[in-house]
Amino acid sequence: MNPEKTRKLLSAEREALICESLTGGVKTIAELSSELKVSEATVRRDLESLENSGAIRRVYGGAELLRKRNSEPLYEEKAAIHPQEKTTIAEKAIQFLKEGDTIFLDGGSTVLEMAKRLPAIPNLTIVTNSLMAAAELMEKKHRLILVGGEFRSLSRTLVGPLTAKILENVSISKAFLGTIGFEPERGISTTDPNEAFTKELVMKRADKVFLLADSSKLAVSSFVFSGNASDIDTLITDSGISPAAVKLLKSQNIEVIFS
Amino acid sequence: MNPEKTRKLLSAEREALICESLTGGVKTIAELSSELKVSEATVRRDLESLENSGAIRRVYGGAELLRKRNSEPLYEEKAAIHPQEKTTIAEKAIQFLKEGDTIFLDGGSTVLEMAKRLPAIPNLTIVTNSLMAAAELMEKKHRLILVGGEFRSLSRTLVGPLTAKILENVSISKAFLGTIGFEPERGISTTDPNEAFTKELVMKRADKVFLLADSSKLAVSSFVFSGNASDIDTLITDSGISPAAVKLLKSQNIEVIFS
DNA sequence: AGCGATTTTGCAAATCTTTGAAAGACTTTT
DNA sequence: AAAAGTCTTTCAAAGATTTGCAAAATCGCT
Repeated sequence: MNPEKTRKLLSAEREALICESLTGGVKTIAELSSELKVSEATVRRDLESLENSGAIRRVYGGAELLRKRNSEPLYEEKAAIHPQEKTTIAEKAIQFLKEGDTIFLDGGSTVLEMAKRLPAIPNLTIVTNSLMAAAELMEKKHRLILVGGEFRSLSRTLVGPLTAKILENVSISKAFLGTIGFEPERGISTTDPNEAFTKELVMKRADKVFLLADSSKLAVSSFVFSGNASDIDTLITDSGISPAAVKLLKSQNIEVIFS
Repeated sequence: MNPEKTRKLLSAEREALICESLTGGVKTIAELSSELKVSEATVRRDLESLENSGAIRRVYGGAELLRKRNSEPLYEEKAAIHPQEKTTIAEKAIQFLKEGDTIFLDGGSTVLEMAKRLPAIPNLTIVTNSLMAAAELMEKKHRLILVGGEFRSLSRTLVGPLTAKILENVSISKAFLGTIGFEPERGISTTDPNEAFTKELVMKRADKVFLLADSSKLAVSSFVFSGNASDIDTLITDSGISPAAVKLLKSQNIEVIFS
């Protein structure tokens, strides 16, 4: 895997190699010990350290990588996935904005495209939990409110129960949400429970909920669901969505708009 | 890697070379020592200096690069006015941090320096209203909570009554505040009433309040005052402050620490 | 330039960490 | 319930770090 024959490895290096080696699945202590050419005692100590830094989980006889279930790509990678669809969806969504609206902008790269293109609509108040969107909007002259909360680095959003403290005190006319997965039957789903909590709260508080999701998100589902499909008023998507799905959505009173 | 055969390197040059050399991953002290042709003791001292300027992390036996110079910064930084004083004040302030603390970081360039240098103290929770600080801390692995509220673009902080919603729900052991002006008689003052509101609230909620202010801030006063001087427990400043001011502060039970 | 003061550097002794091995406690399997 | 394997604890040795000190380099001042 990695020669590094020359010198002894530092514990930091060993830990990195262990994580790398664990991507192939579970490994026993004996396997790791012979891969790294250190004693089993040392492997155990490394695993203990990795475990309480949250990277892995120890199982009897070995260890497994933790953050692997339905793993969410890193922030930079995500933006690159369907850039064309994301842009056209964002442009379509902007057409729904009206003077005097108080809108909520969620995290995710599709909604971020929206923030980047936000035109100079008079008297617009923007509420967001996305630090990326906030960075885009900073220089513009709209009124900008961030909901507080716990920072989640993977999505660069503020999530969790603390977000309720502010969301409960503002009134939102239109919310624009992104998602990891969306099933017409069960609604939107995410990897993180705190993120799901905040999305659900926003859906409850907003007069009108727009979901921005390119067709690759359809029929994908992740770990935690937020509310259910009927909490969404309008889905803005691209033409890759199946006619059957459209029919199912319309039967639930969800408007489908194509970019 | 780099010849530079002619003369001895200055420590600043060595430190730059160390960082460059570390981009390839972890390095041992012995490797760095032979690369730079200096003794291991010197390498250790350089690493110590680099570590508490926040650039690298020392691991037993060597060091690794901490913040890989990744994508362009989320927020552009304004040039600081007294960078040297601010840095040393920030470094002094960091020494007050303990394992398990929940700290508040205010806006302003001095406190921002603190955020940049924040070491890997276990179990540290950071609450902040500064988007600049949040951007710095994003990549690190501390628990990070943003108070929500209205965004004030001049200071890039979240301010106003909405900040109370979250501040009232967290308990802060140590708060580190910046300010525009500070008078020993009347306390800290700012240009914006919303900003003043938030500072005042933080001072009420924190167990211990540290004010980080270089001596140019002393005896300057701005528009709105937050609380009064006695709300501050400790002032961290530079040696430019007058002995009379120190005496006045001590008479109000405010500890004065020099960077 | 010259001289003293300050800082930086390298070395070595003392201290602290990490490592591997072995004994005993605990889990899983038969 | 016994056997086999795995985990935790303990200890000594090897290696790394810190600290104190003296030599060298640098700086500041006349």
